[in-house]
Amino acid sequence: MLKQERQAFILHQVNLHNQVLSTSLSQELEVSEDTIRRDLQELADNKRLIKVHGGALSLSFNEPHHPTHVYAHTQKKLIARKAAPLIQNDMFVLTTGGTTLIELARHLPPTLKATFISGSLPVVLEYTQHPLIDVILIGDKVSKNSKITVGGEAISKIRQIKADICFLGVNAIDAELGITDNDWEVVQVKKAMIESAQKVICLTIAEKINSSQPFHVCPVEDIDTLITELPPEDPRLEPYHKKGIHVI
Amino acid sequence: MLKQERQAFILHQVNLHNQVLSTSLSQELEVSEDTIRRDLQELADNKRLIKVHGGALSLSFNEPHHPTHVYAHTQKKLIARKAAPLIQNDMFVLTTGGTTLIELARHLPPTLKATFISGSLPVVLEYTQHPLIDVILIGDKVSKNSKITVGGEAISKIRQIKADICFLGVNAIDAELGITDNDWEVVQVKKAMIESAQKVICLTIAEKINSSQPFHVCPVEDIDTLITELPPEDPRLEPYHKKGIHVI
DNA sequence: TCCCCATTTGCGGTTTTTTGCAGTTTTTTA
DNA sequence: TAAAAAACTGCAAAAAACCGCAAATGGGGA
Repeated sequence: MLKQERQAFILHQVNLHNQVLSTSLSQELEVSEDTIRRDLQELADNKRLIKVHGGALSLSFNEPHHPTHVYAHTQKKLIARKAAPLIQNDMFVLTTGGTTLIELARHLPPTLKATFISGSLPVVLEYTQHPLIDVILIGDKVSKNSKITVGGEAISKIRQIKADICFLGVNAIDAELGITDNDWEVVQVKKAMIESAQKVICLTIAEKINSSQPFHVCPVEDIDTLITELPPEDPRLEPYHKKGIHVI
Repeated sequence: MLKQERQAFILHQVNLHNQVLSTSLSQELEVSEDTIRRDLQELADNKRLIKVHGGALSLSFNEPHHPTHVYAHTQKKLIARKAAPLIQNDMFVLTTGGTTLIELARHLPPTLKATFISGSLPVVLEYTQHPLIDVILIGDKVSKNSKITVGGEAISKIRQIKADICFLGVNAIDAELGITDNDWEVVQVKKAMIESAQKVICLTIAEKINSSQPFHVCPVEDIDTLITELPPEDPRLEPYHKKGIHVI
């Protein structure tokens, strides 16, 4: 791994989380803490971050508006942290759009080498920051509010793919009604993705559990794993355990 | 294997992944690391990539805040203002990537109703802000350097289109050598776009006039209109007038 | 086809950079 | 105030870069 690549990752992390720990960076990047310290020193010399005991802070650390924004996204960060280890080297991964999926892109270890396929512009843009990941963009008409490609072309392209895993960001899930959505065209794309993947991982914040939307995507039995910010033993997740879904 | 071929491959890799390692290039291309180093040195001398210890980085590796960027902005706004009136209602418009094309998206009247087709993520994202414009995204592998889709899939999709007009952002133009570019894959996409459009409009800042890059896109005769920030009577534009190109 | 010559490439030896480790010092925290 | 964690220092091994030179390659021209 190149030194610049490592430092770019550190900078990305510190700008994203407002702070980083030397210890965790050392583990994620698979280098010694000494190397991390030297990187932080160098970045601090170039005024890209502020080095402190135990790690570093972003330059905008003292600005008031950031921390609250970070707090609002902690749920999605938690989900991303749980989801990241499911992806292994050389996998082909399908992903839908949504802020949770963007968060997942940010939480992947920089050493991961895989191919990601998506129709979501913000998600794909995030993956272009990652050094080792190949990105395939599904083309078609762009849905303006979700910034995702939809339509027959997109669906037929997805059908041609045989992916190892599919990460599904959902708007509503209910143990009986299944996964539902409010955009008919997006639903068609999600259906195709589910069929093209060997395993389906569903990502959602707890707020959306036991809610429903007009258009049906799939029954909950079609998903293999459900990831939320809740601990797996939370009573709200009980129905999904019962259905044999792997809840983490 | 020829040196140019090898360097083209290296350039392709660095544009696609934002970085390359000397060791892996040496293995992939089956030449010594010394040869790779010499190639990288040569490419770095020609400002095609940034050479670092252990490999090389793409030019856009750390380019979020560029100093000359602000100045170029006003020129690009001027170009966008000239280009916008060429688009009429219900047209099908092909566009390449680049900051000039993003600027064009921002300068379109909100009452314009048209269909835009592009493989550039930033450009497409900009068009999603527009209320009446339909956007078609060309899918394929994403080049990390330019954030544009490249490859056979993208080209064959473009060939299926018959557009009214094509806006071509160019890196280098010369009255004799024609339009040239530094990314082989991007060149293939641009060629396809030119062939699929009835009219070709070339957008470029004056700085790029009478410069050239290694890969040939098309002769200047293939373009219908040339738009720069200069007044049409500027002497630098004289050769293009002579060739019968509409210069504005 | 063969030969010549400029260019390109690989290799051995040396220098530089990077990185991890051991020992020591400093900072934090309970 | 003492134990623990982190930082600093110097050093040595490994990796990469550099340098010079000889071999190989390849593209005209006879």
